Amino acid sequence: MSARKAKPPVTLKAIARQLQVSESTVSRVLSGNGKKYRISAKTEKAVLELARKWRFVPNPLAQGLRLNRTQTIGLIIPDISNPFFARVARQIEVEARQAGFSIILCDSEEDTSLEIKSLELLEARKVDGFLIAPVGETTDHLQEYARRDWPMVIVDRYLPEIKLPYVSSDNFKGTYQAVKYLLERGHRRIACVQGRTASLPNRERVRGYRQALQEYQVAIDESLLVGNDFGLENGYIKTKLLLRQEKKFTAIMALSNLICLGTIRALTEEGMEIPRDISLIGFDDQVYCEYLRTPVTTVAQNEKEIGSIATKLLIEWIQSVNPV
Amino acid sequence: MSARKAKPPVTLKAIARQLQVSESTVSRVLSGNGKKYRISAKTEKAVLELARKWRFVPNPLAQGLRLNRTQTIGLIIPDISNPFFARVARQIEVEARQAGFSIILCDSEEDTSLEIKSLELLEARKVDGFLIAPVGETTDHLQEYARRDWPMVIVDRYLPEIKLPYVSSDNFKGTYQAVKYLLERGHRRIACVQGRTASLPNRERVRGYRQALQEYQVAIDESLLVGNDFGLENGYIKTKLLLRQEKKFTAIMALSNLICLGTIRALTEEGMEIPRDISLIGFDDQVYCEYLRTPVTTVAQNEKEIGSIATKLLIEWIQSVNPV
DNA sequence: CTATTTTGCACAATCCTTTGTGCAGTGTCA
DNA sequence: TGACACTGCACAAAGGATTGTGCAAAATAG
Repeated sequence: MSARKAKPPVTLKAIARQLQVSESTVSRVLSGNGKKYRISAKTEKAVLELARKWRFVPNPLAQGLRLNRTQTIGLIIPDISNPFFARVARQIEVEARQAGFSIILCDSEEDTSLEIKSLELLEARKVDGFLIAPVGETTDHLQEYARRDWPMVIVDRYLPEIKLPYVSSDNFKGTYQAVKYLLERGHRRIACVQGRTASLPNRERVRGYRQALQEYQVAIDESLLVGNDFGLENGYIKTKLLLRQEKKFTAIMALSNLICLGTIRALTEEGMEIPRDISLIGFDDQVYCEYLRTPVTTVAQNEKEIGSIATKLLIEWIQSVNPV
Repeated sequence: MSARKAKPPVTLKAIARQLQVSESTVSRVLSGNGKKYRISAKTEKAVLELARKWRFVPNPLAQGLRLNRTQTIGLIIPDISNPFFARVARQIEVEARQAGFSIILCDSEEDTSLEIKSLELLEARKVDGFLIAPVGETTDHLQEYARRDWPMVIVDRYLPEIKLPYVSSDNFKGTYQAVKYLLERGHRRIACVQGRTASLPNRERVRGYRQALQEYQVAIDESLLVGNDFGLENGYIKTKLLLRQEKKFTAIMALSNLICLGTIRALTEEGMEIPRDISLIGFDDQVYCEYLRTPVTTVAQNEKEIGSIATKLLIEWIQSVNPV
């Protein structure tokens, strides 16, 4: 069938046989331990040359089996088609590749049970560690892996009860500055549509919102702080409800990119124009913002940096546990 | 260090020892070949129960080594942060997972040399097959893999000289209908900013453009057919140049989502409003379109379907080469 | 010229699973 | 009772790389 079966694979054994030496010798030379094991310069040269000529690449399955290390990272993302996560994922892939690691991608589809299955799958596949942006409904499964000392770094969303390294942008500062910007422009009644209330990023963003208002001596009207999900639906529905209540407001702070889109949709449907009738600030940097009907202001998150830092942290951890 | 090292792993051997049977017996039972090898019901039951109790999961490294099959697919994408590819990738992951395959993700960064490196890396990692959206500059490396009978399915971009299965939306029909739509609304001078001219999707899209114009007896002005890249830059620059030349036009057909964004930027900078001053139709479905300052019409590509079909094709191929 | 050290490498076990072969023990039939 | 079949499983090799140990031969010392 496949031509791959036809010609015998280039293995240590093949090289050893050809050169009339043992596999161990070949292995030691190729892993750079030639001198350490007193392989003669002549043998070393021969091995190196033949390996090059035959384009020898060690079989990672065999290596993994033997070394209990696969140079593989499991990446679990709630939705890779979310531009924010896609950009984070890209940087993770680039960074990991440069360090000699590959990425196995799992999309948890914003579903905790799939997140758990992904963890199990990746564990079974012997990944060296996890990068995960948790769905965030429950955390028992993450705690469990943390307890078992798996190298794992949390990205973006976080739940404070877990003791794991965590990388995201400065959520507090983001909303803090955004709301301050609105206040400076005279807004005093600023609504806020938030994401999953239990998540740390959301909590931090809300904290920034409160802090800014406080500094401007604006009493916080809890009826203007609504929402409980990072999705578009939440932004849409909560904005509709906000508009239907008696309390008035002149600006909206949307705590995610999707919420922001939902809010825009709702405002548009209600015939309100941004920023003529109302001001809107979103969260998460996106290419598209500048092309929006209204140039919506957005709090930038640096996905590249998030991805890069998270990956470096994880790889350092992996390598400290199981040195090369 | 790691707690994982502490407790011994659950292996066939461990189960065999506990039950005082041989590893082969355990293996046969667990792979469902109990009867075939005349394992007694009693033994079978005992094995099954202990495996369940101990949550035995076979080591995929050992399996891969033995079976020469890893249940892994290599996915190579020019830019995972491009929403179109991100959505395709998501569906691929979902579909592959359901068939028991995992995805190793490689981002070629729109760079052919990285694409080649990714192929080599994935081959070394013993993936069972490739899903690739090629950069498309050169194709020798792809030809090479095709020649070696690697299961490989091309997604989105394609170069006709390679004989490989190819999945994308109906590019011809997409622009054909879009341009017809413009013609029906009275446009006669329709510019077109195309993507990489060598790629099949682009050729098909251009063919649709020409066909529609022909059917309306509109002579094709080649100076209105510009561009050579799918990126934003190309859309931006070529639109600027179009606006600076003497030939006038009333509509632009942008042959990718990024080109479309670049075009919008250029038009905006030149103070032109869509659709007051000019009409614009883009390519690729995106959530954001409806939120754009101008509701730009877009030719939809069904990423879910593309991802799904490509994955199914590949897995069928893999399984026909190396049946389970 | 013998005793000791050093050189240069081979052997074999190990990681874990799969699978072809083979061998005791029990049962069947003539 | 002896030939034969069948039952139920064990043994061992294979797949590829790594690594501790050990053993000859060569080099050096005395």
